Amino acid sequence: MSLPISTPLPLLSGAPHERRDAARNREALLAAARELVEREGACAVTMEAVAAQAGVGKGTVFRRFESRAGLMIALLDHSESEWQAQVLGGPPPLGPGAPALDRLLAFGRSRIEATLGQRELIAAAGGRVRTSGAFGFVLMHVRLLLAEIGTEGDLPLLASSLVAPLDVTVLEDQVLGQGMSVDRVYDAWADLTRRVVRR
Amino acid sequence: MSLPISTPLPLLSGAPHERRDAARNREALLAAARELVEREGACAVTMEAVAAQAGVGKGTVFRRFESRAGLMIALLDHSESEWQAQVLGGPPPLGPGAPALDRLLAFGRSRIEATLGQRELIAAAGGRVRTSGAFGFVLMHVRLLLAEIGTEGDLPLLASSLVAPLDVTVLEDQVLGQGMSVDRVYDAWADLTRRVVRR
DNA sequence: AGGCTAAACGGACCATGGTCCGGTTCTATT
DNA sequence: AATAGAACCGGACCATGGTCCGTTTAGCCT
Repeated sequence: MSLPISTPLPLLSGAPHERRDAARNREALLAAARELVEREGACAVTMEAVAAQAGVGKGTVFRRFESRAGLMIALLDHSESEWQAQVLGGPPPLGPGAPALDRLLAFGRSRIEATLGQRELIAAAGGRVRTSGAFGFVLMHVRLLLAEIGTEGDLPLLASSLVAPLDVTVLEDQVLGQGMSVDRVYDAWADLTRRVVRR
Repeated sequence: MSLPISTPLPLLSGAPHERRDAARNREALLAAARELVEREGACAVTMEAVAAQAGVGKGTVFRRFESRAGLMIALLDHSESEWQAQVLGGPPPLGPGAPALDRLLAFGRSRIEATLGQRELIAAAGGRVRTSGAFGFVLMHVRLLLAEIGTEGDLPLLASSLVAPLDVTVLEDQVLGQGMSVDRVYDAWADLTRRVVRR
């Protein structure tokens, strides 16, 4: 029952010990998927195609990413991290340093654009986005900004209500389906937000 | 170029001439699906199972309902119509006769409950609900109420923003996932709504 | 009634997400 | 270096949504 002192603590490393070949395959698969997505669009990203392109078996894809939705989320991870970095440490008004309301409005604009920009992947990820860390971050961010503004009420749910209209399905319907302009959608969201935070 | 005077106008009959066997099969399929859904839950409603239960070929199910989502929407049609009737002609405050704000709040409560009550079917219908007539009705109703209240702004989008947080995926996550009570979710929505309409 | 045509039918067939398990390979331990 | 066993791999296999097309049938017209 002795603790081997040489074992490095997991610290914050995401994967709690992934074998080297496994890690290599993960990278190969991500690269393959990225290539497929840019060459033929997200809907061409079939699990078998990714496996073939990466030169591994289909089972491996599933072991690494659990499901198609999981793979999509992994693909989104990069851009999502970048976006989070902008929010957390980028220039105002999206990043810190601006008044909270300005940050909130900038957040909305940025989210609309980011979501529409990646709509294929996000849609392909389906409902699973909700359980992804990225989504939690968004919710938390809005909630904190609302608190900073001094908004009263059930902040978690209020935040959720502000985020809900930014869902891919909603935006796709409005912009692609109904032909509304992004500006108009954003203006309406900003209006909504101002009404919500107005004291 | 003579108009045959004996041809009855289509009037408002939904199906523009469905053959009798086709109509019979549609009913049989709906009945089969309903039985399956109540006996084993919505996820047991597989297209082949429905076909078998109704005693027809699989192709028929697809010809009648286009897709699994279409079948689900057809299954929802009944309860949806009933709900619309309540809104259009039922007792206040959900139905006409109450102040518009009261009607709006009653709408929210009712929608939350209806949605959660049918969550399995709605979820199984997927994004297709958005294009169903029922969804359009909801949007229109909220929009009209907002107008009646005298709310200013981009009413179509404001309505959409109020409806978005009532989406199945959102409600499921909050109530089932996070364990929030329906009352709490409703209170937050009512709060949101009051802020939006507040002049 | 008989015949003609558009519509409906059925079920084989395909594509794809997801599961499983026997065999292989990495890595820690001695 | 040898060893043990956990982790990983591949690809056959399954389930199910969706398509297709040769065959059947309802409904109309003469």
